Amino acid sequence: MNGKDIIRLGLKGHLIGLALKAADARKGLSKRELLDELSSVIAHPQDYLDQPPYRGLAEELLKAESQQAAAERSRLRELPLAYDVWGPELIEDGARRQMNVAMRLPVSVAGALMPDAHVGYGLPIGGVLATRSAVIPYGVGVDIGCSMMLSVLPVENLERSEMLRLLQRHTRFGAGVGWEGRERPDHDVLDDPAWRESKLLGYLHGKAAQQIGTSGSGNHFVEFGTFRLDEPDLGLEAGEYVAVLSHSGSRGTGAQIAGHFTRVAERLHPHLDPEARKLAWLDLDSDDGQAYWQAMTLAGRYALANHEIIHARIAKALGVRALAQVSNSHNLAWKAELNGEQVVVHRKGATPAAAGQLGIIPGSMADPGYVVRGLGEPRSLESASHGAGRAMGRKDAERRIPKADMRAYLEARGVTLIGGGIDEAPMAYKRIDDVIAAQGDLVSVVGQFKPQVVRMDTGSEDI
DNA sequence: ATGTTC
Repeated sequence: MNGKDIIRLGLKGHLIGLALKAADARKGLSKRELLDELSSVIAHPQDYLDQPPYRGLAEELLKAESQQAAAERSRLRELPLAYDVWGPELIEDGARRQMNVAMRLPVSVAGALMPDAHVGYGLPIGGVLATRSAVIPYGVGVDIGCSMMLSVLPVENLERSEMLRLLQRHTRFGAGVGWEGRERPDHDVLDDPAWRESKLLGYLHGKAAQQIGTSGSGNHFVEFGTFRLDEPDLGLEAGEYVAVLSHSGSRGTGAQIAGHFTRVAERLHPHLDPEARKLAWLDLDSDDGQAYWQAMTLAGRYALANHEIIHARIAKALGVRALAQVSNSHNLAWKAELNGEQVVVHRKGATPAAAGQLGIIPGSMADPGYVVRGLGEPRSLESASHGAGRAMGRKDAERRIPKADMRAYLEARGVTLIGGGIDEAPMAYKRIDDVIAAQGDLVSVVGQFKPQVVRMDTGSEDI
């Protein structure tokens, strides 16, 4: 009995040494008997776990088997599943490549790419992905529940200086920022029992309470502008109205949930192709999958509560109630039925657009945004773009866009800006009208919002 | 998008 005999049995690596050691302990047997016994151990290792000479080998064989099975479950398809792309001429190759990787995941069943698509972590921004009994934390993104809200207000001739004052007084921007002391608002979402149902959420409740009603940073904004309805809709007559539009998310709370569960998912898929590492998923039926789903849906409600507080503060300061309100989440996963099967639809920077469903697609700080109604297109998994989409990265924008050009762009459109930075310059975004035109089969336009006074976080480069 | 990681 030697190493070659063992290798002929199909064993590799450290298993060879373990088999030789076991064979040594059974040296009373003939070579034939020994080979038969080893073959039996290899075929049925679970039967040898309590037989001392073979125990170590049997354990290692079982471990190798389960690792191989795990690798098999993580193996990417050779080719991506087919998916539709809206406005392909508007989409950079990197976003296509990311979507192709997503469509090779063994859990993927369908997908689509929206015309505002650009590169993100894991799934591209503007990516829609349906999976079977799995949820991908980075298929939702860092800012879980990131969303839009529009309030149409019964006010006329609101002075620009008053808009400016209201935004200064009733919104808060910046990383880590919260309302202080007696200014801190309250909201039912903070009493949601889900906060007590996991250690992570219990820990995050304090941060959520501290930051509620704030706007954060990046592309988030609160703005006053005019909302134009060409036809009666939303319970309103056709006409031009004063409106408030906000883009906000789940702040630090959602970011920490996303970070935590992405790490859990990555640990659970050590064999996943490095290309798809950021697309690691959680089985929906597992404890981790259930915990993520619960935390994600809570973060979604929390994000909408942030908008509600922002809009309520402004309406209260004006002494009015909104005439109409529209809102939608564009970073979230939903359970849905696809071809008679239960699936999870991830929208990472995509507006839900079921037939008749209202949504908001903003342009940029100085370009119009649109209230839209979904057309229920199945090929887009009932989705549309979530905005114009970035045409250049933040660093690129800082290098390439002269401040004077941005100031001129704002001035030409009559937009007053509080905060903001070159990285959020309108020229760093795709043309919203091209993006809207590219999805005429996904949504119909209900009304147009034109920004007048915009507040954002201070960018890395002041303008 | 968040803010130095329960």
